[in-house]
Amino acid sequence: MDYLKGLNEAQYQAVTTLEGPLMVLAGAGSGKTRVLTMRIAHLITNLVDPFNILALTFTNKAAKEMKERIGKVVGQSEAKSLWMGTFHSVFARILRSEAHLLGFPSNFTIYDSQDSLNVIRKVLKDNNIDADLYKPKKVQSRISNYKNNLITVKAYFGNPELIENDERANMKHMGLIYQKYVEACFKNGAMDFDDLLLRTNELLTRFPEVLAKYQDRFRYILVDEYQDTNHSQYLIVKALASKFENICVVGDDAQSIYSFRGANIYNILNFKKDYPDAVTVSLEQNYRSTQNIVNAANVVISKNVQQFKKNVFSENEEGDKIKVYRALSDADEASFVASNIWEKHNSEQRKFTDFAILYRTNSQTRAFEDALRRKNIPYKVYGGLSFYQRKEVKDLIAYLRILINENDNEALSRIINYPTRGIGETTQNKLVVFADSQNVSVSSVLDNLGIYAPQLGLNNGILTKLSDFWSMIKAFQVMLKTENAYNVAMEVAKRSGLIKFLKDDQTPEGISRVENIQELMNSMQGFIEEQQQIEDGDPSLANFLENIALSADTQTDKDEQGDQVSLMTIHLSKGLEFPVVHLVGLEENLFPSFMSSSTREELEEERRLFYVALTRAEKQAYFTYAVSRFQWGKITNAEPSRFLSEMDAQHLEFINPVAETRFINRSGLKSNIFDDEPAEPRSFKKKEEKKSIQRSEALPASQKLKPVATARITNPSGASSENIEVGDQVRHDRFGVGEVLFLDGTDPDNIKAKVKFQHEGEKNLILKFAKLTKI
DNA sequence: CGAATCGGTCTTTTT
DNA sequence: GACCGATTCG
Repeated sequence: MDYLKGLNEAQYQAVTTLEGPLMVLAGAGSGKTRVLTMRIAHLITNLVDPFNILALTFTNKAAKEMKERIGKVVGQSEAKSLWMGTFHSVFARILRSEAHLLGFPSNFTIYDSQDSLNVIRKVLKDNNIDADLYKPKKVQSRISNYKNNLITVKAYFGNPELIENDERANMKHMGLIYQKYVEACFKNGAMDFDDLLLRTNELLTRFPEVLAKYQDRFRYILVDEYQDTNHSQYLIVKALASKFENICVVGDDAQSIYSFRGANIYNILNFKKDYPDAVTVSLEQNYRSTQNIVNAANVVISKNVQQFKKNVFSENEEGDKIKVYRALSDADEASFVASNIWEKHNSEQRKFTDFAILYRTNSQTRAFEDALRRKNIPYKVYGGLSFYQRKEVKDLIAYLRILINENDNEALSRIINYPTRGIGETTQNKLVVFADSQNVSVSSVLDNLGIYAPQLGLNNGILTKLSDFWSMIKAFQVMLKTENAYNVAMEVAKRSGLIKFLKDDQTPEGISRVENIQELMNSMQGFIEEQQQIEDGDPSLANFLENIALSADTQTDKDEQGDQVSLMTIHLSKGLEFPVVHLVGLEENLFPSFMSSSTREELEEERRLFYVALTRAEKQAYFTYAVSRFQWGKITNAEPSRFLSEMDAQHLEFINPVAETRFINRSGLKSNIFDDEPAEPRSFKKKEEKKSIQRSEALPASQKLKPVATARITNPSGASSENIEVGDQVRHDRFGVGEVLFLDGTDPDNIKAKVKFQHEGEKNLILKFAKLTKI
């Protein structure tokens, strides 16, 4: 049992406590992955059949890596029958084999957020609901909220409180939209991301024999990143583990950063309540970072109210101070970072892979790409608009999806007239309306075009076009029976006219679109080869589609061999480590995000995000911020992030002196930034509220308490802040002088002002961005 | 029916 | 500045 050597006491306990509920609180850099892999290896060495182990991870990549490491200890063949993956991919697999019970086809399509957004838009249109009042994105997030809290359509209509709540939010049609959306997905034979969890819950609740089957199968359950599980995931784990209670959860409440998609930090905070006999192990020694980095991070995270007491410490060298650079603009910031990397690459012989640039939003990438390219520094951008979400790629995929699931109307409407083949909107509408009136699917109308033709009211020319199109699809389907996925996709790309259509466009964008199609073909080829190499591999088209739907990171591990600087959002960086980290864009309204500064909860999450970012660094960390930034097509001023002023000066070193004066001024000025909030008494109440809510019902976004704000604005120049009131004379950069007619809204980030300008007439402005000056 | 153009809106993070 | 939708013209 060599693998047990070199574990510290806490790690040893976590690895060897095999039976019963166990919670491992793993501070940043405390060897969490090592503990998880060794624990699983230890289970197998102790003769637990790998077949009986279920390990749920946060990304598919993490699962893959861990599986490999376990294989090295217990042998690859043993590791193979382990079930390891994300909640979504593991339960998608289970749902496929049990789909018939729920009335779904086993080849159901998985909708990504773009697909589901399209379905929502269609629902709004079909029901004549104004998309301006019901922003599709907002509708989507509300529906997601329902689903993650197990509020089905039926449950929704049975709960007056929810209905009332939506009415208060001026969204009284939410129930109808929700219902229609669910119906549409069902008709299309499709599940969205949330469905994968919701339907699993449905499966386990409605069919006790199914639950029993999987309870017996998964005798040992491990959940990584437990702090980021949502209510739906929580219930699945609870149900599966309830028979044997061999449940081990690993996580760090200080690193919970996914509440925007329903993650409920109380899952981990209340673990002891769910399992009173649970053993708790705390891993507190950080092996990753220098003392200076660990201590600096501790100072910031200690500002959060909600957390377990922990004492994360490092016995590594003390290390350098964190260097702070104040840039004049986003371009200046990027060029500083690029120069710094270049210099360290030369003077300290560091590889480019040693460096990471971490940012809050994807839109910040561009400036860094430019700067790095100018210096010929190789880099790789992770995440962002995933490759598979590009339009041309999605179009080809839509063709492939239709081959697997003909009822996928979302895919059908994407390609029925793309490339254009004379089947316009009018025709498509007639098809859909007719299919609905006959209570059959669009695909079956197309299947029986001959029979339905007289009733469709379409002329012969159109009918021929339709039947040509559909026989092409049918031919692809036939081909799929004998040929492999790659050959079929190639044929689809050619015969559909897609390639030719794209090749006609010789602009740089057009050429890159063709390249993207080629890249998709390559990745498909790679996938098939990979699947053929592993035993029980599944190189089918259906499996390929499932894989790309559930793993945004498929292309990330591809060219990992290269020596490249890594660029990614902080969210994506969780679980990774780099010798040198540049944390950039440390500005108010960017980080913390302007979307997340209105409640204490939101701010605490941003602070955890900051904590995650800093603790990625092993040796050195750089903070940068810019005083002005090109954003939304214009230049905006910015002030340093409050997180900078929350740090302890002893951990910092200011590179350019101006930064120091600015910083000190500001921290003196703004140390009371929290005192502005109508703070603490309410936080206590809130905690109580949340506890009682989480077990039973949802916490729809609108129900969150908003601070009772006065119409206070912060002038982005940082010079002054002032109150603007109705009746004030104000000046606007572009519109000139005007009078404030009225103010609307309580959320300080979202106060709208109606202003009557002398020359430009009445305008509705968001106070925060309008930069009005009182005169 | 389809291409082109204009205008308005929105941009936090992701399985 | 990117993307969607509506509108207009051929």
